[in-house]
Amino acid sequence: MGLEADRGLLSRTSTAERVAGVLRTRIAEGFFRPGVRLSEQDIGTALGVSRNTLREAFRLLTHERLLVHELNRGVFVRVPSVEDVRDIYRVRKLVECAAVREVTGKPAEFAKIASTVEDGDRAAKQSRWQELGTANIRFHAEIVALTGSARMVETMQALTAELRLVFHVMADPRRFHERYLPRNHEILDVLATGDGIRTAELLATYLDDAEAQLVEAYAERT
Amino acid sequence: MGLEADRGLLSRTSTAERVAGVLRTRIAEGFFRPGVRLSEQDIGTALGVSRNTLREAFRLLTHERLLVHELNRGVFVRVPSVEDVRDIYRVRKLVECAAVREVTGKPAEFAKIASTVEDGDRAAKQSRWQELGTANIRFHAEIVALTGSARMVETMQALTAELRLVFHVMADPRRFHERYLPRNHEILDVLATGDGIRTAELLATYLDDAEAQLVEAYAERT
DNA sequence: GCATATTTGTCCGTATGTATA
DNA sequence: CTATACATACGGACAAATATG
Repeated sequence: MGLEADRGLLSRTSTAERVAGVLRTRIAEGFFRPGVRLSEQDIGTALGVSRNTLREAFRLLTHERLLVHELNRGVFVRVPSVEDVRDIYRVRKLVECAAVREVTGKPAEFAKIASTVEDGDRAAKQSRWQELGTANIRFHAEIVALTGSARMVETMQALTAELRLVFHVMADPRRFHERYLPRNHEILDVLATGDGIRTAELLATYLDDAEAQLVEAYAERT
Repeated sequence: MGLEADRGLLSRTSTAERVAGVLRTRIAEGFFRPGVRLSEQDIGTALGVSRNTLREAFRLLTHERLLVHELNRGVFVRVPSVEDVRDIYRVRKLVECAAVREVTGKPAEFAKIASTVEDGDRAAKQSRWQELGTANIRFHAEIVALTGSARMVETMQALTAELRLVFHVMADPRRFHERYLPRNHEILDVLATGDGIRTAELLATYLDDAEAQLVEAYAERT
């Protein structure tokens, strides 16, 4: 449902890819929560696609680590483990810190990041916590974009989608995102001075703190 | 062909995954060269699997960038562009340099890397250039493993598979790999002293040189 | 432990759309 | 422009595995 609209002749993507897109957003926004099974039958009829097509979509999302495929049991929305959280932050720290360390002063890029930080401010002021979360995520995505590598950006996008699963396991976006707002400002300021080394240090402790907070919250939950 | 053997009841992976594995190695070893089209019909009958299953395998490999999927035209073995080569090396430089920079002295890891370098020496002495190439690739994989991140290792593995496509576009493994042997030794030596910064610098110029050589060879070929 | 119902895994036939000779 | 070949997508079928009572 909501697929037929895109069904026009101008659609250049395959149905499987479109189905994957729908499921991806459903998962990202927490409609399909971590751990639930995605029935081929149910979703197939709900979206009006055949089982074969749906399975192709499942494969795509499985490869993105959003679903897990248990043989002869079906696909489930992934439930990231604590070790997954640690691994995700290991990657983030390595990539994001390296990205800012060798930064070459590109004013246009900085302006874009600055506006993202401001978006976060505005969202926080209006108590729109969901929005604050996405602004925060975009902040980090733009840091990755400083590398100038399309592959790096894509890889980290997938990692972020995974991270969203972690957030959904424990919810409460305010508690998690609000405290990082002032630090976003600080990092951006130092970055703008061109001191990559110092920025990298700030980012490292930032990410260490975030990881510790998530790991702790995770331990409580289970 | 070669699939029936694994067809037993004890196989815990799906057929699609096994098919993907077969195709992956076929592509890696250059049996399917960059640019050729992979017919659903032909390969399906050759491997004795249905088109549905084969399409699932294609999706997997497309997501790994080994195949490109042109809508209603079929799948082709990817032909990486020069820009792809640049992007691949941007990622390698960022990740590998970061990996060695913060290295904590783990003797066991160093020993493993050392033996890989020696494997390369031996292969070169015996003029086994293909082997030299894989030893070289493993050398870098082990550097990435120093990060301790499963995701990072997996991501870089996929990147290496892509890089193999680049090699197949222009072949001649000797010319490309031989010259880096002494530098592998040098890097390993400095790494063992614990000087991560200096190792990172060496690796950076190493990778810059390799990239330049590939880009140049690419320009000639087309 | 067993029998049954459900769901997945795999394959096939076919209608439609798209690209190309 | 027509014809051919092929990919796309659907629906149905059956075996195999799993879950449920």
